[in-house]
Amino acid sequence: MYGMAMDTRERLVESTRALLWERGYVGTSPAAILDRAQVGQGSMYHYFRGKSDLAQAAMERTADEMKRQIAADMSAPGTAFERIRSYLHRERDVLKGCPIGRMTLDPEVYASEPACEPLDDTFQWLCETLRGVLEEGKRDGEFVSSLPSAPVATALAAVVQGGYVLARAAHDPARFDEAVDGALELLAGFVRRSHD
Amino acid sequence: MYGMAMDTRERLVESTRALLWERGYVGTSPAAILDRAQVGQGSMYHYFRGKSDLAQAAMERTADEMKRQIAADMSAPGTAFERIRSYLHRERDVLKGCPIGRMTLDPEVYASEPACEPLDDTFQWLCETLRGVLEEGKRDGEFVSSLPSAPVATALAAVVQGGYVLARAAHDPARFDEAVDGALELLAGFVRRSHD
DNA sequence: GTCTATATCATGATAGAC
DNA sequence: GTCTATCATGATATAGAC
Repeated sequence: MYGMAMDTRERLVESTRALLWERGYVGTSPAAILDRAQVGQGSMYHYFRGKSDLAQAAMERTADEMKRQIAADMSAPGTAFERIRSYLHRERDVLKGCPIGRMTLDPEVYASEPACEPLDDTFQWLCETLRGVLEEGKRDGEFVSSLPSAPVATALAAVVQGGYVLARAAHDPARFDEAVDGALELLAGFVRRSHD
Repeated sequence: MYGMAMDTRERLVESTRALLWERGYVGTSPAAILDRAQVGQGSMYHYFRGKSDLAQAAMERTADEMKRQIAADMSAPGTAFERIRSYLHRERDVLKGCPIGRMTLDPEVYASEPACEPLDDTFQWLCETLRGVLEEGKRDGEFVSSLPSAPVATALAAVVQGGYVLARAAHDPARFDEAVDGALELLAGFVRRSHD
């Protein structure tokens, strides 16, 4: 499989993923997709019903890939706190923003039930995963038992999404890191002084 | 002034503000602006040089209004923690998202130096304001002195922006409230047990 | 399967009448 | 100042050749 040249359909999906990330749905034209994929117009309408159908396939793949990435970050060895830090501080192309999060702001995506499904699913899954790690930490005596894992998990997911926004406003990835550091400092307040 | 009918220029700016909020810059056409403002095409090009010039005026006004709103939230009576909660839990049209934050994701806005200026300015100002309130709380003995106010201020600003994203993904404003509650619970860990 | 017309409509801006 | 043509361009989809 590896090293195999991408076939036409594949190039269309990858081209669309890149453009949706950069420009969103309303900002991406079929012509730009075809140009980037080096594919003629006919091919797109052969494999897909149109722009929205192609975008759906692209978003579903992006959602799947993001879940894989998060799972990898969070299943690294180490304490619960370290695993969460590992996710929050993973190397990112911060100024490009989140390929999933940015789609939620697109008016046409927001209005489409099937288009929102992978986005909602990804964030539900992320929050649930973070909550699981926090719960593990509580069970292992790493975090104090009063840590409210569900809202804190949601807050952590929000800090990542909001960190992208602050960084883009300033054209400075350091704003993302600062937000994440602030969240980790707050979370560190719930780490037990001494494990038994 | 009050009760005065909006003049043409004013209607154009307000119409643009509403549409930028709903659809972003690339998703908003001059025709839609004119239609909503009930204004003819000629008027727009009389008062403004074009779409981008009008959008600039609209974003600057939105930024100004947001800063006024935040200042009002955060200068309410009460402890530092209460003032921060008052900002975070202010009544919002959560599913519409943040009119400033959403613009940062727009590719054309992001690429334009003057367009980004009011966005960057607003978030800088917000983080600085939050940091000031946290510092006050430390000075008054409300927060423990180890609270790192700058990164925590950035994290709080990020939670708000990210809360909008999570809420829109789920079409459920409760996700915003959950994120904000998580952040407040974390912050509460830094409130001194007993003030002197 | 992939390509090149082609059709239709929207976009963003201009010109010129009133 | 405001309006209604008008224009060049691009967006989205279809048709039909190869």
